[in-house]
Order: sequence, then C-alpha cells, then structure tokens
Amino acid sequence: MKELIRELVLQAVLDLRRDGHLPPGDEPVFTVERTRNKQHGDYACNAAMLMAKAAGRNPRELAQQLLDTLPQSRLVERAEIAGPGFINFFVSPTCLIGSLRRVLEQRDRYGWQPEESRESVTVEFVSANPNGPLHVGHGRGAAYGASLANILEAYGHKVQREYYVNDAGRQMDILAASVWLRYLELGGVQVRFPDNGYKGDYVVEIARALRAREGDRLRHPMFEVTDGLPPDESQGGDKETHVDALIARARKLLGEADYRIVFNAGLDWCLADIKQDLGEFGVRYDNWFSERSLATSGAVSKAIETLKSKGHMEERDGALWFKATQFGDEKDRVVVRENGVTTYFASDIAYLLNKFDRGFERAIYVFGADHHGYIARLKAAAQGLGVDPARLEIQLVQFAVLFEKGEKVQMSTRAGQFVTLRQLRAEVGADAARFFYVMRSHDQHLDFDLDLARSQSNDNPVYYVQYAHARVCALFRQLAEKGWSFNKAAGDAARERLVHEQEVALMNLLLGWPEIVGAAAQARSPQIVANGLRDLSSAFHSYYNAVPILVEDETLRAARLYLCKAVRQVLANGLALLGVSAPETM
RNA sequence: GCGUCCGUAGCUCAGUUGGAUAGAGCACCAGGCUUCGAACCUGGUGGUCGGGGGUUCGAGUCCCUCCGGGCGCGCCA
Repeated sequence: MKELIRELVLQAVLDLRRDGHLPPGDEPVFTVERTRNKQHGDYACNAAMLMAKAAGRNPRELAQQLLDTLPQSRLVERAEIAGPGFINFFVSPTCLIGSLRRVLEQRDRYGWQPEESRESVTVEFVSANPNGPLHVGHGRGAAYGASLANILEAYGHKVQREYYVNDAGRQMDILAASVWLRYLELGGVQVRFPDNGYKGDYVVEIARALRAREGDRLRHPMFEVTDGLPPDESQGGDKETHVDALIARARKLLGEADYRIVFNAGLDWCLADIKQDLGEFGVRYDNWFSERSLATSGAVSKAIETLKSKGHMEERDGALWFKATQFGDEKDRVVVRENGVTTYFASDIAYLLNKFDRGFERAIYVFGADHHGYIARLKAAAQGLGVDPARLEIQLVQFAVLFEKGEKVQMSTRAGQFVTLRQLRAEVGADAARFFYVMRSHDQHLDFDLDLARSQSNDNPVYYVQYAHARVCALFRQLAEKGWSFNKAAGDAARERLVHEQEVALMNLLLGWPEIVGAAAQARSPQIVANGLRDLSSAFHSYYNAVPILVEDETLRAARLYLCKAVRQVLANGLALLGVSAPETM
C-alpha cells in the first residue's frame, strides 16, 4: 500500500514537471509513512514540504497542486492537505477488505515479499568457541540471528545461516589440557588443576567418556606431567605461561595422535552439545564452518598471498603485518607471528574471502558487543582483498545482563559458574526466551530478570501475543460446540459488514503487516516484528472485548470470523519469524 | 587517554530513513466476567526525551560540546 501511494505521488510530480508547473530534476526524494494519529488518515506524504524550497513555492500550495494532479485509485478513499503541507491519505474500505482476502489466500506466505533484485546473504551468528556450554549471552545472539535470518528470507533474500566453529586455537588447547587433567584424576593420578583451566563439571563428563573409550592408555604419572612447569598464578607465577607449558607438556607426553584424540574429545562433545542446545532453541544452521579447515585447505595461505600480492603486507620485527591503517584501522595487525604461527585474524581474513568467493553479495556478521573493535579491521581486510566493505555488515548484539533478586549475576565461563542457555530454557521455556531476547533493540542492553522469567508471570509479553492466537482458536472451537460451522466463501462475500472501529483498526494492521516485515528486514531489527505482534494482539483483544463474534446473524458472524482467521494467520506468521510457537490452547 | 554504543514516565523499554499533541507494559487509582477464554478490556495519575548550543518549515531522531554509563583498545582467542 505504501508503495502504491508512493507511485501515485511520483506520478503527480512527473505530470507537474511535464506541464512545466515544477522545474525538472532528479528522482524526487520523499517519504510515505503510516500516520500515528488517526485524524491524519492512514498514510502521510511529505513530498510538498521537501520540494517546496527547490520549486520556490509555498508547501501547502504545492501540496494542493499535487492533490489536483494525483491519479485516482479505488484503493484510496480520499486525500487531503494538513499541517505544514502533508498530504494525508485515507485508504478505502475496498482496500482494507482486500487485505483480508490476501491474508487468507497467501496464508503462511502473507508478509513474504520475494523480489528478484534481493541480495543473497550469509548470516553468521553465535559462533561461540566450542569449549563449553552456551550461556545466556550467546542465547541473545542466537535469538537475534535466527530471527533476523528468517525475516530477511521473508523479505525475499536468499539466506545462508552459518556458524563459524573455532576448532583451532589456544582456547581449545586449554580445553584439551583441562580434559586430560580430569581424565588423569579419574585414573587416580592427582595433578594440580591450573588456574586458567576450564573448571566446569562438563569437563569431568568429557574426561569420563574419554576414559570409557580409551581406558588408562593415556595415563602418565604425576611427576612427568608437572615436573619443571613454571609456577601458576596462585603459586606466584603467570597463569598464561603456566597453562601454555602444560599444553606443551601434554602434547609431548601424549604424542600428536593421542593429543588429537583428547583434543577432539573436548571439541566433539562441546560442539554436539551446542548443536543440540540450539536445535532445541529452534535455531537451525545451513552450514557449520570449521576454522581449522581454512588452514588445512590452504585458504589461509591463499588469503595471505592475495594481500601480499596487492602490497598490503609488511615484515616487521620478524612478524608479518597487514597494513590495516591504510584502510582506516587504528593500527596494523599481525597475521603471522614471529614464531611462524598464524593469528586468529589470519583465519578471519581467509574466512571473509571464502564467504565472498562462494558468491554471496552480502555477509552479515552478528557479534557480541565486546567484538566491536573488530569492525574496523574486518572492513580493512575486505578493502585489502579488493572487496567493497559495504558488502560486509556487522551487527552488534549488546549484552544481556542477568538480574536475580535485584542483583547482577556475575558470570565466568572458566570458573564454571554461569547460567547456561539450557538452564534458561528449562526455567522459562524456549518461547518466552526467544521473544524476550528480541523484544528490545539488539543494540540496547538487556536486563534479564531471572526471578520474573522463572515465575512465568504474564508480565512476559509473549503470553499476550500467544493468548491472542489461542483466543481465535478458542472461537472456532466454540463455534463447533454450538453446532455452527465457518463458511469461508460466505465470510469473504460479507466482508463489507466489517465496519466497527476495532474492525477497521484490525484490517489496517493486517494491511500494514508486509511493511512491518520489510521495515524489520531493512533495519535488521526483529524487534519491529515483535512490536508489530504486540500491536496486532492488543487490537484484537480490544476487538474481542468490544464486539461479539459468534452472533446469531449468520453472514455477520461469517464476516467477523473471516477477520479473526486472518488475524490468527498473521499472528502465526509473525511468531514463526521469531521462532516462537503459536499455541491453540494455553 | 583514544575509539565505539547508549542516556526517553517511579521501573523495564518503544518511537518506522527528521514529521503533526512523545507512546506501551509494570507499578499506582477507578471500573468491567449468570453472556464467544479476565493470561483480557475501559478510563485516570505520571515527561525540562541527561544539560547546553547549532542545522531547518519542523529535532527524542542529524552536528558540536559537556555530564553520566556499557564495551573495546595484545605477535589472546
């Protein structure tokens, strides 16, 4: 509808130009928006105000001229000038009623807007290191990324959902060492556990499974493990040095093949755990991309060579640097360390190149807010590789801070004391968690009140929306109990009987639903969909309380049920975008 | 210190690429179920949009500055 009005106004502008009433110019810029105030009609256009200056004319006078030139449309009841020069449009009953038919014809595709011109896009989200269970912070990234991907798809993009698995790197080695130490403990070898090790119970579980498979084959006596290690932090030394030495010791004692077995025991367990966790959270991926594969496939060296050949690399202090400052980053970045090992950033560059090599027109990264320092260097890397940095988009998701009894809950993965996503789901359910996470703007901090969430109180707006859906379902059950049935054709034929204020309001919201999806997609904001659902639910609850649906008048009843059915459909569609169920009873 | 995100009602937050009289939930006050599900609805109280400048027909929204907060600034991942 918004598009239609835009076309009408554009046509009027072009006509005025053709007849010399307006000076020629480029594609005119103006907006068509939904009004906030009903007295201002349904849509408002600001074209006259924006063009008045260039035309050297009074805005209201210009608006009048536009109005006189405006092509007729049976979907527009009337248009009028208001305020400083707005043109307000009132949509016709025909238009409103038409939206009902579209909803019920397109069903679960209503709101979808496939267009050839939409980009293909890869959305990478969560990508937590597989060294432990996901916690509630990852949950927000998961809910946001999954919903965003759904919305982009509905808007017509071709979407690939991707998880970057950090299956290489030091953190994973620390996990491997932690697993091995727990394994030794289970075998009766008492070894001091490092300050920097992973202390969660799941590590013991992994060790137990490892021991069940491998027996005591990987056991070494205590002195071999600990002799000559530099002191740990609590022993007056440095925890990083200590744990690195421990990793080196493990590698040496076990040998590369057996070390890999221990390493993979940790990796495989954690990855399986994450996959299951996200699956139960309604989050699905098209691709789990292995960081290690970038090294083994030669992608990392290929990326480095590419940057070298373009003259963006430099050797300094024995290391290889990417000259990121020439692309606006605040400092140059090391890609290959003095010891010959590539950095994490080297993998990032290779992965970035890989994404665009696979043909995506746009790559969206969903990062935690603590990664915002990466934006500049990734954009720099893109430029260095010859990729337009505008095709790379980074969405930051702010932290979710847990509150319990009014106090902040402190979290630390290493210490093993944190609230996991799995615990959260168990306490509030996946639906509430998914909705709660995306209710607020993703670039806004989220206060997550655990007590409130645990209590399953109806303060949680997800119930409000789901209840509206269940209420419509209840209406149709009630209908059957009364021995009546719903005749869709009769409802369709009687649509003009829908004249109540609340009915018009509901039809207006249904009409505007595709615009909600479009706005959410363009702003990368699932929260717009969540708010749209609340608005629609609110309008329905008001309607339900004000107007009886199951009336004796058969055609009127059919018309109202026709509307209710459309409302239910849109509620279900919106909930699906957010990965929330649409229950028939509650 | 530099960079970055943010500051809207007592609390938690919306506010659609600058639009008309700044909204919702919770809380508080007053009402509504012998009638389709009260997990709901109707009405009311509550604001110098952190402060101050600027841009223009028009600013919660854009620019500058100050105040207050989150996060980031390793040859870590």
